Amino acid sequence: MRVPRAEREEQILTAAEQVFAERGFHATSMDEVAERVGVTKPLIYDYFGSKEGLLSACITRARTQLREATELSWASVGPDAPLSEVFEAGVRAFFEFIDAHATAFVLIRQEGAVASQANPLIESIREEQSAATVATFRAAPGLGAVPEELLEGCAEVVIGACERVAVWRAGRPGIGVEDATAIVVSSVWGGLSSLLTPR
Amino acid sequence: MRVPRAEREEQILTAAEQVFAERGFHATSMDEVAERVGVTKPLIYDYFGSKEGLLSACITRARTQLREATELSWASVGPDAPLSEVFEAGVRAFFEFIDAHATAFVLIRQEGAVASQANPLIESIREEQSAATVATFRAAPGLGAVPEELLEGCAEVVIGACERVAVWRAGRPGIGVEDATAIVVSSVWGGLSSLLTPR
DNA sequence: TTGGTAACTTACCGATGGTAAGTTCCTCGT
DNA sequence: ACGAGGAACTTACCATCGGTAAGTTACCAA
Repeated sequence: MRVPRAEREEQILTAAEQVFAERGFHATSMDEVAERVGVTKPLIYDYFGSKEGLLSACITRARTQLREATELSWASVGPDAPLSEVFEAGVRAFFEFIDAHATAFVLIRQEGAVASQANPLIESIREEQSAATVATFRAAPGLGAVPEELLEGCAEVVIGACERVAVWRAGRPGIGVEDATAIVVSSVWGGLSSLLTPR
Repeated sequence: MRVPRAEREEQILTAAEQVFAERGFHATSMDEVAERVGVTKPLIYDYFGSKEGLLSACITRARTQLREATELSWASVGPDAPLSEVFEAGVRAFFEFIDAHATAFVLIRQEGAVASQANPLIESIREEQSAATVATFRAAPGLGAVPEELLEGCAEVVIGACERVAVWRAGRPGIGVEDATAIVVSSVWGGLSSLLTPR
């Protein structure tokens, strides 16, 4: 069946996400992805250029979805809520997203394999996420003049903490979303708040 | 020239670390690694089993070196120093190690590519690092009865924060070791200390 | 000397990433 | 209505490279 490009690309990305997540990058064959979609290999190459390009596109989509989920949670908590609440809502949204999109997160963890020498696409999407977090900090009421670099560094700390706790939690079914949220928020919030609102 | 196995393995690991770091896993050919060592491919397969096995071994070595570097710094700060100092020394040692072993860190970031479905070797070495951090927390003077899970979670937060800040810093030459250390310590220490020593 | 084993090579296969050259079908301008 | 053009898609193919089988050479111990 003939299908417009945008739609076909979505189908391919969805299939590739599954195969990459369950087999890993190396063990995934382009023919298998193509077969699942009901298409042949050269079409995928026409649309995504290479195997790494396909993985890049998958990761980009996953990271974008993740960012949108957290931004949505920030919006839902209200524009002038205290920073602590906004912060907690974002962390919780992160873990909820991971629970709901396990394959996407497996993919995100593989980005080291493809971003070896500064893949610009991956790098830019990464920076988008950091920038969104920084913007949230900046929008907080009662925030003094904090240097940009410090703010960026804090955003990286939060994101890094969330990602690593998510990996750790994958092997421990006993740790729920709320537990994970509590661990990140309570370890990071104290230092963060005193940094961001110097008394 | 004929060389005993242990020595050859080290040579191969060193060469592989360089090639993996500069080309990435996919673009690295076993023949190139072999050629750099002055050996042929089947020998590498005899010693490491597969391409992924070789990467696993590289990552294992890199992570072990990293862990040893941080443990050394903990020892050098004295056995009954306050936790804050031990903590800061460990974080600083982490960033110093990354600066001195750039290729090793590029490698560590690629572990997602190979640890897709619970590579036991990688997983165990990861847990060693967490366990070492947990043990350091445990050894702190005046630490109350903190549940094990919380302690583990905190360790993951710290490690995740360090790793991500290291990646972020790679693109920003202006951020020195001390800046990075300050960012991690000040964002995490406040919350951590009040968690670990409930007043 | 010789048996055994550790270190290493030559020669090969098959899978798979990647491509060239089409073919079919829809659309749009005249 | 109809042909040009391009988008969607296929067949058939190549070349590289991960992996292996079967050997060969050097060392060492009895």
